Amino acid sequence: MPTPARSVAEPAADPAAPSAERPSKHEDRREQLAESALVTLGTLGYAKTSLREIAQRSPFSHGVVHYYFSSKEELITSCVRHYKRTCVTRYDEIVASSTTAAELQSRFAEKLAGTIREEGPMHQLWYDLRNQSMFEPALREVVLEIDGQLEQMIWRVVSRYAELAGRAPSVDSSTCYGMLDGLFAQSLLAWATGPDTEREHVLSVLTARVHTLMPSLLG
Amino acid sequence: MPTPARSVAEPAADPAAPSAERPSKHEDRREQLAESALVTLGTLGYAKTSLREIAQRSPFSHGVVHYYFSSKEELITSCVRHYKRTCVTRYDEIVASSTTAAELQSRFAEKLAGTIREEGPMHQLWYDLRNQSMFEPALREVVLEIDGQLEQMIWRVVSRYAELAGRAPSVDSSTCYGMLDGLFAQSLLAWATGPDTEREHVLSVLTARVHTLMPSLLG
DNA sequence: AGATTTTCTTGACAGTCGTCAAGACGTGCG
DNA sequence: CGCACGTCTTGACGACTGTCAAGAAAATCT
Repeated sequence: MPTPARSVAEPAADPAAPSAERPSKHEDRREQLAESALVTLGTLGYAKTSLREIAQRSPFSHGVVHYYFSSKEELITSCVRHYKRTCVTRYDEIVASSTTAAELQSRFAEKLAGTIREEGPMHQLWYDLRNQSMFEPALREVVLEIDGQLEQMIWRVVSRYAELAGRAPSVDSSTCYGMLDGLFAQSLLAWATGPDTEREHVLSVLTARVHTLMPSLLG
Repeated sequence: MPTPARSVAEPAADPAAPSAERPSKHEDRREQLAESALVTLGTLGYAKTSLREIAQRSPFSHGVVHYYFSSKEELITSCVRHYKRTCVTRYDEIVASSTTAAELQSRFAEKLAGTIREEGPMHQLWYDLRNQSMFEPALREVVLEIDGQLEQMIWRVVSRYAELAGRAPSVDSSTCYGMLDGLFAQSLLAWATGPDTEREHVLSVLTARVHTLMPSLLG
């Protein structure tokens, strides 16, 4: 019998590598397809992304998707987890190596803007999926999980910022995340829908706003 | 010749009412369909809403849509403008009739939560469409227009709030909107995806957060 | 009343979607 | 080599989409 798509994603019994050699071919291909899917989703949006489009932007044909994934739903959630792995620690290096509150604030604000510049479509996808989860229960679990991790990521920044400033945060983790995320999403929208000539300006405005907001997060 | 769908929406030359009688039948039906479309869109989301679904939740059959609207795109943008008309002045009565800063703050925070409770799906739709505008240029114009009006609506609240407090706002209009919108969207997400038993709690948390945020908007 | 126009339904079209089955290609084992 | 297995392509299916045309039904006018 052939080896149909696997359900979850653990390196357990892999049909291609009985000797547990390396990142088994299977897992490799899965990630390759997930990568291709991420790019397509980020460009076209969740609503207009078909499996054929995803495959067309990969070295494979449309049928192969169902060889590695049991359904579109599994591919999408696999993608999102793949994306998560690379993104929820984005500011940890800054948190770890900054030595003053001012430095942390500066580098954080700068990186926040930079991540829009360099990974805009990926963030568009994230907000798209987060919204879709309000209509599609299948997405809720993975979305809420990542949302929680993003909140923790922001909280690591803010609490370290407070520590370096010798003060205590004046608002809780969730509120911090809500406000910063609001400003971020607002800038992303302007960045994505505005003219190219305005893009850098939008980012510098975001940086400035983060600079004015952060001090007010301390008690 | 039959009278095919009209393009924009002005009470100009209406084929059904040559004598300019009342909200011409044409306009009535258009609004009726727009209303049905809004409900469907709010329930199913933009991605999964078809013209047949919209018609099925109205007293008409699917073919009638193209009699009143030239395309799906025109129906959608018509809907959104219809929605806008009823929503961008939502807090104006509170702004006009509150006599102290504390009263304005309380009533605003309460209404903010109440509008999720009473029109949750409609807000879900708004965030959905706003996100789609990042992928679909056809939505950008109407989305940016409404977004600007929402910002102004919030600014009317905040600047009146400052005035009543005898102080000046410490942040600009756009930043206010970004932060409050972030908190609002966060609560909406929790409200929409969480269990029914948590809904009221989510709303009271939002109210509390608005109460802590607003004073910090004053200089 | 009949004639005419407006309104609405029905059914079809070309296209796309997720899914799956049948088989071709390639590689490594016995 | 031949055979078996993992991999991938091709082509098809039923369902669904936006769009439109033809005509039935209803309203209006003369």
